[in-house]
Order: sequence, then structure tokens, then C-alpha cells
Amino acid sequence: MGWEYYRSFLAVLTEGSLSAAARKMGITQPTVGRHVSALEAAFKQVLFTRTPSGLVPTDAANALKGYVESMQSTAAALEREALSQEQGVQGTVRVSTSEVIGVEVVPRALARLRREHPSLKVELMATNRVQDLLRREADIAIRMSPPRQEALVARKVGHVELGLFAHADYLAERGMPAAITELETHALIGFDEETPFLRAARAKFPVWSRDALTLRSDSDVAQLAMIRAGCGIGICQSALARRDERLVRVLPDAFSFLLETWVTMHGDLRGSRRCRAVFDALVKCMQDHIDA
Amino acid sequence: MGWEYYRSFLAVLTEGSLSAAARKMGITQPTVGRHVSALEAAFKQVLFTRTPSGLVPTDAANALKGYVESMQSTAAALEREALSQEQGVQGTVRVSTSEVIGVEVVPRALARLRREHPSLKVELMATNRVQDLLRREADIAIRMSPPRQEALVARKVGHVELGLFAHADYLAERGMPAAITELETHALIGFDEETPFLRAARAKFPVWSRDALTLRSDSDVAQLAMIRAGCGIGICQSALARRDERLVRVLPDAFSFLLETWVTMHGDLRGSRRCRAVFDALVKCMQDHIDA
DNA sequence: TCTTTTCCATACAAAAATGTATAGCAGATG
DNA sequence: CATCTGCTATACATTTTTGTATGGAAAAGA
Repeated sequence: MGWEYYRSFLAVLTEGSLSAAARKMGITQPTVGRHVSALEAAFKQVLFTRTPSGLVPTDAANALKGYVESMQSTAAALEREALSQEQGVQGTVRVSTSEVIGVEVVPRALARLRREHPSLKVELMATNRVQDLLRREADIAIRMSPPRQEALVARKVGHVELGLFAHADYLAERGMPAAITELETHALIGFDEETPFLRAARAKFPVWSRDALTLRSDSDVAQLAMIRAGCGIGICQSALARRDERLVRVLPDAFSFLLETWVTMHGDLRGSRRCRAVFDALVKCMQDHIDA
Repeated sequence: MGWEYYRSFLAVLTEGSLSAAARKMGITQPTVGRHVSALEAAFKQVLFTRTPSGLVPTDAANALKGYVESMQSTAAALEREALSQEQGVQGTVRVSTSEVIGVEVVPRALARLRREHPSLKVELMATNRVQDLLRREADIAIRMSPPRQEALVARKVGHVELGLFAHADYLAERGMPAAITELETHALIGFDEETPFLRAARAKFPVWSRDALTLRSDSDVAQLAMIRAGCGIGICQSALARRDERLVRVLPDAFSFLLETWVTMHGDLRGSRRCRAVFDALVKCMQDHIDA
């Protein structure tokens, strides 16, 4: 079975119609249709139900989605590697970080990197969804949990501390809470959605229940903006808060979290100059961030 | 860049010549040659040095090998899944186990499975090299270490005990050692090559040094055969030794290892009838083995 | 209700990929 | 030393794949 068909299959799966898939791939709609038909013939099953508004995947097609996605990300990584194999540090590197790190910390490192290596390109995926390095969704990742996968180059850069912070203006108006229980009367900023991490955190600090929060956002960055704007009290990396002298630590003794921080990279990229350069720069950047 | 070229590229890489690759893929040598040339043109670099005896990969080509291998195993897994999506338990499942488990334990489970599901095919990879489930090198794996990868269905089936064993005939001739130190005068069976596991084991039982071993083999199965043949004293799973009443435990109190045993499967296969059936059968098989 | 837009499917022409045949070369073999 | 066998590279014919053009059908908008 030719691999080329799988590309069309994935495009139809993600685009939802033969025409859209064809546009995206730079080929024509009949061709995509033929590819899908060829797959259906080979697998002896219907992969899409045809409708006038597009193709709707069957269960069988959805069961195959993960495989072709994996192939696609691997192929993309292959091309990044192949197109960067000339002398010097050049080519494209995909970096995956959490939202806050990607917005607040990494950019300064990238600026310096780009000055040193003008032909280096970096794709920054600032998302809290954990990317899979083994599936080549990214080349390098900065994560707050130790790597569970083998075959990775991993460097522990220390602990990021989380604390409660608020803007000085807010505290001047509402007063500085003296104990955890006083938080109930304050404007608390936190997450909207439940995640395993949040449940674990809540077990340690019951005050931080979803109902107690008056300002909710699923975006760390938005939460940080709210803290900076003096909306209330929220959780923030101490190292980030230190940058803004008007942000004041709240209840430093009662509330503190330490997150192990790792920079990880696929083992195969050990010999890749461009990835090694970005990896080293990110390690240094994170260490500077933590030590700041 | 068309994925189809990558297939040819990998075939040349593994076969060593355009002609051999073409034979393997069922196409002709000029076609494979054109594919390779197309890749070289696209990547603007030489991937192989042509010789009269074949194509020798350059460093650049070797750097890309891992990617295409990953794509290939994923494509193979996709086809296994696609060709097994009809009703009932059928299709192909790839199972990866250690050598001993694959040879001594699993086959009986497979026999029963095949009786219950005649149209089920199983590929058994009995190798001590750890297969990567995320890369789809196998669908299901039985491993002696807890899974370090997320997105896996994992079932702990208990502990396999390792002990020292010897054949009754050997012990009758050479005597039963009464203490660990007496092992030095015996014929010891063990591994030839150093592995991280062995280094860890040695730290606990210094007697088992490489020099002390008189019969060395890197194959667990061969070691087991030597023990059964009365060659000497070796390490063996207690559950396996129990099957042969003429195998006698040596120094049961001084030497005992417990290995956590896990059956693991890629999370995407949770809904796959054939994989679920094999998974359940293997879990039961391993539990029976351990409890025996 | 009619028009417009989007979609898929099909027939036919054009383009691209593949296969065939062959030449040339190096090493193994008698 | 000649022969044989493996390999790659190239020219040419063929097949396959792709693109173009068009028809029909369903949904969105006037």
C-alpha cells in the first residue's frame, strides 16, 4: 500500500472534504478522491460517508487517524533534519513549551540565538498540551515534569517556584491577607477547567477550590495579565513576578510550590548542530530565569 | 516531498543497493534510482555514494534513517489495524517479549488463542531488545520494567522470581553449595555482555562477576538449556524451573530477585478487538505462569 | 422561490511515472 | 586471462497517474 495515499487520507480527515484536502495539498479533487477510493478498496471497507457538504469519517477511518498523524509529524521532522544538514547552525527547530514560559521566558533566548545564527528558524509551540517528542511533534520541549520516555536527551535545570502574587495597588486597596483563611474574602484568579495537576494542588491547598475563584481563565498568560493588572491574587512563577517590582508576594510561607523543570530533546537529534544549539540556549535561558 | 520516496530510500538503506531494494519492493531498479535522485535533489545533498557493488549511505542518509524506520513501523501498524476491522477477533497482532518468555511461556497462550479465534494471526518477536510501542514496532509488549511512556495501557501482573538453579545430576556430582562463597568452585552460567541490568545485579551479588562465569551466553534460552542439561548453576525463573522436577534451587535464601512484570499496549489499540483479546490472554497467561 | 455556492462523480486529454532493454564497470571465479 | 555475475546509468516505449472540464445535487442566501 503506497504511503502517498495516507497523506491524502489524512488531509481529507482534517479538512473534511475532498476539495479542501486537494487545495491544501496542491493537487486536484479527483486525485484525492481516487486516493481515498484506492484505500477503501485495499482495506475493503468504507472510510467516509459522502455528503454534499463533504466527507464524514467512519469509525474505521477515525481508528486510523492516530497512525497517519504520527507518520506526518515524523515526515515533517525528517524534512527539518534533511534541510538543515549543511555546515553551521541553520534550519528549523520546533520548540514546545508551556504557555507562560513560551510567552514570558523563551523569546529573549530566541532573540539572542537568532542574532548568533541568522539562518536559524525556530517554531515555538506555546501550549499546555504536552507534545510527544517520540512522535516528533516537536524537537525540543521544556516541561515541568521529569521525562517518562527513554531515548531522550534530558537536562534538569532546577525548580521553578510558584507563589501567590498580587499587584501592590490591589493590596493597598483590599489589604494584605495575613492567613490562608483570609483568602476567601479576596478576588482569586485561577483555572476554569479541572486538570489532574489542579486536583493534586487542591488536595494540598483546599482554599483554592473552583468556587472560591472569582476570576477564572484557562490561559496562564491571561491569569498573569490579570495579576499584573491588579485584578486580584493569583498563582505565578516567583521568577516572573520578580521582574515587576510592583507585584508583591502573598503568604509566602503558607503557599509555595516547586516544579521540577526539564529541557528534553529526542536522542536522535544529539548530533544535530541546530538542535544542540537551541537546546543549550534554552537550558541556559531557563537557568537564568530560575536564578534571576 | 512525497512520502513514497521515503519507502524507496529506506529500502536502499537496508538492502544496500538499488537493485536489491527494487526487488524487495516489487518495482524496478531505475525507479528506485530515480526516487533516490529526487530526494537528493530536494534535499540538495548526496545521500549515497555509488559503487559498483551498491550504494553506501552518507552520514546525511544515516541521520535520516531513524525517521523513515519510524514511518515504516507506523505504516505497518496502520495496515494491521485497517485489515482487521471487520467483525470479530481477526487480523494480525505483533507481540514483543523477552526471549525466555517468548519461548517458554507465551506459546501455550497463543495456542489457546488460535483455537478460540482461528482467523487471528500473531507475530511473536522474542528479543531482549526493548521494542518501542509508541513507534509501533509492536502492538503489545511483555516487559520486566514498569512502562515509562504515557499513553499506554499497562497491566501489572505481579513479580517474576529469579533464583539460582541446577540440575539434580550436576548437584549429585559436584555437591550442593552451602554458602555464596562456595559458588566460586562451581560451573556458573551467565551473560557474556555487560548490560545496565547486569551491572545493577552485580552490585548486589559480587560473586556473579564475569570472570567467575565458566559458561557464558547472551541468550537466556541457551543459558536455560545449559542449566537443564546439567552444565552448571545458573539464573532462571523459579516458575520455569518448577516445571522440571529435576531442577533444584540453589541457595534460595541468599539469591533471589523479583522482577516486576507488565503487559503493555498502545493506548490507541484499546478499542481494537483483536489486540484486546491478545492482551487479556497474555495477562492471564503471565499470571498463570507466575502463580504456577 | 430562485440564485449562488459548495460539494462529489465522471469522461477525456495531458503529463508524469514506471518498466524494458541495454551499455558500461568492477570484482569474483574458473 | 577470460568469463560470469553483480551493480549503476541511460534511452526509449508504455503504462499509470494526474489534471481539466463538466454535470448533478444539496445547502445557503437573496
